[in-house]
Amino acid sequence: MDYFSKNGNITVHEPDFDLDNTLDCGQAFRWKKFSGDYECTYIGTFLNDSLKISQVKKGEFIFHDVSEDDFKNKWFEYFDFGTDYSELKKMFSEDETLAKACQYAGGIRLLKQNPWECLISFIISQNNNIPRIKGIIERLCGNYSGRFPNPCELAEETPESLSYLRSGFRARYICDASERVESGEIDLQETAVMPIDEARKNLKKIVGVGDKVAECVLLFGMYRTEAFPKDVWIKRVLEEYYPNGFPEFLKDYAGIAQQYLFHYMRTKSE
DNA sequence: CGCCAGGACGCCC
DNA sequence: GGGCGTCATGGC
Repeated sequence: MDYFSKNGNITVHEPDFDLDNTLDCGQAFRWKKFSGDYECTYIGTFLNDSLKISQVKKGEFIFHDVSEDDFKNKWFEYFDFGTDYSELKKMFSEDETLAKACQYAGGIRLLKQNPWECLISFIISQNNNIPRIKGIIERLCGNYSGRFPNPCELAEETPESLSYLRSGFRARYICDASERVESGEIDLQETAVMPIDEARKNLKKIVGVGDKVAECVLLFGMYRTEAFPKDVWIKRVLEEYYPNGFPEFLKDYAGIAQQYLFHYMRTKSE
């Protein structure tokens, strides 16, 4: 990966990166796609900074109106540019099915997102589809001038006051999570670095957080690459291609491998 | 219209 | 411990 700053923008060259693959593969729900002068452009927000990013062509990107400091201190981490995905994919490709998934969607990167936002987002995700998840989160953030509400703000809400989200039975789960985080009963920063089984147990104290949501929070919000969420798509892959279990040699990065498989299975026939 | 979705929970055995 | 009905909502 290399980059340079010019006219207030950052230009990035990174062959193992694709905006559609990374920003529309079900790990983040607040990136919006625009068409325009480039192959594609996305606008999104991480913490309090919004970003407009364009894919000029395969492997070349423009981070609009971003200083070199902001790029180094923030977006470099967020997009996990410190990790060599060609090495990861080389390892994944020793497995036949994963080799196909990497071939199909080799531009996926695991985003280093915010644990709190991931917790609420993946609570909303349960038994839900991606377009509707995006809609609920958009209505939520729309109620806070476009930013994601913090635990203090959400802890004041009730399932009834959240009815504008139209999140159904998940509203009370959002409230339970908010109360436990706001009260300090669950410290997400501490949870992020716990031994993983302890972290799982801790997250699952929240009503509405089971195995799947806990794994998603660990993987997408805490960069625990060994976490392995099993949704309906992954369960199909496991049944069909891994009847003897998922390869042991991948376990430290099973979550990232899982993301390639998820995107592959979900979109290959479209 | 019916089936499904990045599931969890309560109840049953 | 595993199996099953239920829970809102709306995309397709």
